[in-house]
Amino acid sequence: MSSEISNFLPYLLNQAAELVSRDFQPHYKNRYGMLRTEWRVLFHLGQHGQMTATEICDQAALHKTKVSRAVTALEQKRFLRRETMEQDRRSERLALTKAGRAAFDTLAKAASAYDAKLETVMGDADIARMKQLLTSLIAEQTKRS
Amino acid sequence: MSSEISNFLPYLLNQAAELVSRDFQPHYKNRYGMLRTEWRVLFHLGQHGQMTATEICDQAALHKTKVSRAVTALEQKRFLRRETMEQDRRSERLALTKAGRAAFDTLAKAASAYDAKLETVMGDADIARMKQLLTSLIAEQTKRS
DNA sequence: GGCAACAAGTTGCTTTTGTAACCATTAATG
DNA sequence: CATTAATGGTTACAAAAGCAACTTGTTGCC
Repeated sequence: MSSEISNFLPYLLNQAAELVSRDFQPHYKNRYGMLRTEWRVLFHLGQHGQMTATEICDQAALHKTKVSRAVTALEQKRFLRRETMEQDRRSERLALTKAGRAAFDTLAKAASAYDAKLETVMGDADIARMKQLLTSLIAEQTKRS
Repeated sequence: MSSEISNFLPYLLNQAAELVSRDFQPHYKNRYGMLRTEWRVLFHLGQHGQMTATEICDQAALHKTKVSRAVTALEQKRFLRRETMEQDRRSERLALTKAGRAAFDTLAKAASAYDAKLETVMGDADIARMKQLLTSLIAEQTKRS
């Protein structure tokens, strides 16, 4: 079994990511009408406070256009506000509105609950370990791109 | 050390999957002109031998239409052959052609090499552990969908 | 100052995916 | 058995993603 190529890491990661994301999706989709990328952007803003689109691109490993469109959508939903920066008028500082922060809080709570549910199913030590491993893999990959 | 970036598992999985897949992509894309889903389907056929589209859907957690289109594409590239089953003429048995198998072999080798590279970067114990954790997460999620 | 390179974001066009309705065939039920 | 339900797979149409060209603003360099 372990010699099989179904042990191939990109494959496993994709499948796990897909299953788990599909599972969480209803939270941002049904309640807030958000797309996956929008949720990701909201999420980053919620965690880091104000940031610029390029910073989100880099940190989240998302493409410019994806972020651009997500920002537009979130702005239309009144979840964020943007403001051209004076020092460099090409870029804009993005910040959550009150509604945006409320959505983030709710979703962050749902996210923790989701993780907690996984912990009861898989064991919290295992989940903790997996997060740790994933984090270092991401750091590694990000470094070399 | 680890960031204030999320501890949220679906998020970490998505990001890791995206980074790693993007990294491996050239292998099937440049050389064989395959899409991600096509490579996944080829992959499953390579491992399990003949199977039906529905079986692939279930095992790979891919949607019907994705598989259907991938199968059409792989057939046009002469990587697989399909044959209506006599017992039940709705379904068809899919099998790799010689060219398909050759592509699979090459890609499987590239996949192992890729994993090996990750092992030297991250440590093979960690990679092994991650695979194990992902596998059981997938099993768990699959069970409950 | 003037001009080429560059960076932040956006937009237009093409490819890919998602959703739902749809054939065709087989199973189930009255 | 005749109709209805269910299943394997495809297709049409709409939504989303990717790519490249573009706009606007900044930097570097002579």
